[in-house]
Amino acid sequence: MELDSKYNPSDVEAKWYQYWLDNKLFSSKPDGREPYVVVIPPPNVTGVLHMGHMLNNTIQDILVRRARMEGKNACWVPGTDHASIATEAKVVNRLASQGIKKTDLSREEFLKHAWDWTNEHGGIILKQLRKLGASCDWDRTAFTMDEKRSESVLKVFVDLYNKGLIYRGVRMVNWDPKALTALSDEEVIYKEEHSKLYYLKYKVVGEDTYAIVATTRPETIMGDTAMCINPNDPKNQHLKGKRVIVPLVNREIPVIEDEYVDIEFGTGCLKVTPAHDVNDYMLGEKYNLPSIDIFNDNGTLSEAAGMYVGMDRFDVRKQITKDLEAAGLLLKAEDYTNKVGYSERTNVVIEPKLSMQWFLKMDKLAKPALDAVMNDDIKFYPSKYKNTYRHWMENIKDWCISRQLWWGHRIPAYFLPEGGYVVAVNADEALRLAKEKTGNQNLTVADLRQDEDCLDTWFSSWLWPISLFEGINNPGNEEIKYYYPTTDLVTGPDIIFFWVARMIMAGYEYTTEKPFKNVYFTGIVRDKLGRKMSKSLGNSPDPLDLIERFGADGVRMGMMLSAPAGNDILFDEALCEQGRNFNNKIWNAFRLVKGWNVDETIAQPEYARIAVEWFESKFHAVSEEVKDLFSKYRLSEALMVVYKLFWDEFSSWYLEMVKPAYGSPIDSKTYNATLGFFEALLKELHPFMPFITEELWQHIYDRKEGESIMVQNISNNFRSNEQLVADFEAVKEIIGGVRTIRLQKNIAQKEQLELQVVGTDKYAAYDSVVVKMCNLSALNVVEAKAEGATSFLVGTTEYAVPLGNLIDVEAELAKLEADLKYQEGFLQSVLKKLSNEKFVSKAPANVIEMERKKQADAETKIASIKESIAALKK
RNA sequence: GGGCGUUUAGCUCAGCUGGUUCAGAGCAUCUGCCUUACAAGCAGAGGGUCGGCGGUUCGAAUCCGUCAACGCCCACCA
Repeated sequence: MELDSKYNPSDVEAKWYQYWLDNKLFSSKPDGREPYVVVIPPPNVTGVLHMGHMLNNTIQDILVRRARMEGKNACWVPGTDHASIATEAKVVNRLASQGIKKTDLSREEFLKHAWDWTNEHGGIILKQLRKLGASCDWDRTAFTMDEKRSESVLKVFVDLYNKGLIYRGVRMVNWDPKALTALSDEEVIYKEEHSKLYYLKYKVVGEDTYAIVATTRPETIMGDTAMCINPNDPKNQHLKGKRVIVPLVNREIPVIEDEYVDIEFGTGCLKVTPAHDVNDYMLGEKYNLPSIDIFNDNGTLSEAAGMYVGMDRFDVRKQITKDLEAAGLLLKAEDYTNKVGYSERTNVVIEPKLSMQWFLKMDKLAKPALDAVMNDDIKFYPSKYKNTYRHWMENIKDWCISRQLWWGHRIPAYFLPEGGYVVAVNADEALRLAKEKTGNQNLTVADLRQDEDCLDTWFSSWLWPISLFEGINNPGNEEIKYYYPTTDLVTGPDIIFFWVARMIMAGYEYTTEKPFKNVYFTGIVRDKLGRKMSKSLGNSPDPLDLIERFGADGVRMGMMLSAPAGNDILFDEALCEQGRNFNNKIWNAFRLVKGWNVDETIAQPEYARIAVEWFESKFHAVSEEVKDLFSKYRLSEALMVVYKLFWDEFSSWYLEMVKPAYGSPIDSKTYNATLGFFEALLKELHPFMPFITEELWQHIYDRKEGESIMVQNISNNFRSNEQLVADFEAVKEIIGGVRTIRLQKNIAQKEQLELQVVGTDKYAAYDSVVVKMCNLSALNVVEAKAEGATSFLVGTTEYAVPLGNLIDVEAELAKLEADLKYQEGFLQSVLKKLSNEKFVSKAPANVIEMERKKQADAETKIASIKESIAALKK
């Protein structure tokens, strides 16, 4: 087989992915093995792959592939989310571009468009995941709005309603004036904003004075129904019991008193607008104030405002400021910084609005979910997110689950002609309940009117780990029993409340068990300057383009090189380059090994025997380390450890040691051992770099059709010789010492050298390796090194290379003097410690022992250096 | 305003219960090399008062206090 000197991923990747699919290697069915289960955080059905997905799914694939190779029954379930509000917004936009308004369509017509859009764009992202190498069990692909998942959602809604946990009521909610729907608290993002604080003059009735109110929202004065002061505020005592006139509006409102008002803020006078502010709403409730809703749903002023009707709220702010000023009712406007809530989806300013919505009571659901995380029954990686989680769970508020949208699960509540409603999974059941409730046996389905609203997207995704295995539709079925609880969840900390916390709650409520054992929180992918990736900055690379340029393995590795759990990753294409280079390194190592001619008749040289035994031990140690790192989810470290094992230990040391001279054959024992190592290395690498490892694994030996590295067991039975591994570090130092001399003296590798060991050759057992690696003519143990030799120390042993007249006495002396100075300084510091009575009396024996050894070593070295100096000076 | 976290080499980060795995890794840099696997490479080298200050200790990157900078989460001050 002729192999190019550069690895070309595109030739390889598509081929093996198809091979894995053809051989059903991703598929999982319950069996006797230990299950390992990951459910994908379902991306938006019409979304496209971005760097965040790339990172998240690379991590999942690494975990899944590793588990599979550890002999577990690995099952990674893919799917997509209907993303109610996001998708509906996209459909609305698309219709708008065709000149169609949503309001012109019936619900059914709109949903048809939405489904068309979904079918057209849906699942593109899952196709893209295949390019990454994701080993999902595609036969299990689910959708939050498919039949089974929908059925689960409705059942759960009905159940929670029957348990009294779901209620309907008028509350102050976060209203999105663009999407025209209520949102949950979590969907509101508060951003700091530079705005103005306006000081408005409210005339006191019957007096010629004004009360001054400071507000950021002058456009809401039409909704004012009171002014509030703090009863303990000395400067506003004169306002008690008075009435004031709302500027421009000329409506009288009472002055009320409540300690809620901050005396220090502004003038201590607060305007109360119960319909448009959460706090004002509470005051309104408390003091029975009327509530005037001055806004339409889209954020324009309503008839109730009486002024500026039909104008947008922000235009009104500008206009009313001018009008107030013109009327002399605006005292001043100060610069002011405050936090303003924005819709997570549409990025418009949220309007607090009173409206009829459905809510889920959370406090009871939260209890077991909180405990599970706090006592590590569910583990968070990194654990710092436990704090965040606890804080939220302890202060949890009821969840507003209804949305004034069409794309989603329609709320299964049916209103009765004579008022009231029933909640049921379907219309027939609703009718039965309705008859029961009203006693009216003449009712028909047509008499029932289903609630127009649909459910928050997260009301389906919070069931995901259960509903994927039909644990709600068909509790106790074989799959849910086998696969649940799932093992690892990999997601971003930004959806810890939206999703993670709620899944845990649903888990305990619907299976009495946790939904997963471990949660791995990824960081945010940023650019190398630390900025968030965004379309407007243009700093977000297209993952598929990266894959094209560096190969999927290269990009996966690039992502993982700097992605410790929970830390943001600063993505730099240079990392992908490093990944690609590593692919090439593996590729070329393979070319070398496969290019060797094997001669069965020759014996294994001593150096090769040592090299094989050493690498076996080294591999053993590293594979243990990798196992440990995986158990701690320290994946980037695990990758780095394997990377170094391959590049430094295997390629730079092992292969160089066993490599036969050019044109010479290799003995079969070494050759076979090398192939074995190669295979073992590929297995360690496979979870990180699935494609190249499959390609090479297939070529190491002749494989049968259907075989794959994917399903090999990663464990090895390499023996470990720890002494050998330790000794070898010294051997490397000796070799390094000789290399340095060659470099400094400009001696070519071809030119043979003599190496002298002064005194005893502690590492005599490895002489054959040193001779081969250093291209020595001889390795002699001597009493004193030759004249004209340059030397170096490994431990306390001196190694010398005779150089004859090549030696530069001056330079050699300078080097030795510097060494001497360093060693003497070091000795001083050790002696100082040892002469410190407190140290000797208080430090543990082993520490003192170590210091004494340091002292002895330093003294030996100093003596040896002094000898060399004396010899040189002669 | 409350809470959490970070600060170690030019960059990205390891450093668990204080002491030879204590000052580390990868990348980048510099110096030699087109040495018959790989220049997407090989061999070598340099580089840090471990954010500042104070404390505990025989001994501190590591523990405590404090200050500073940055980041994230939560919160109804209009």
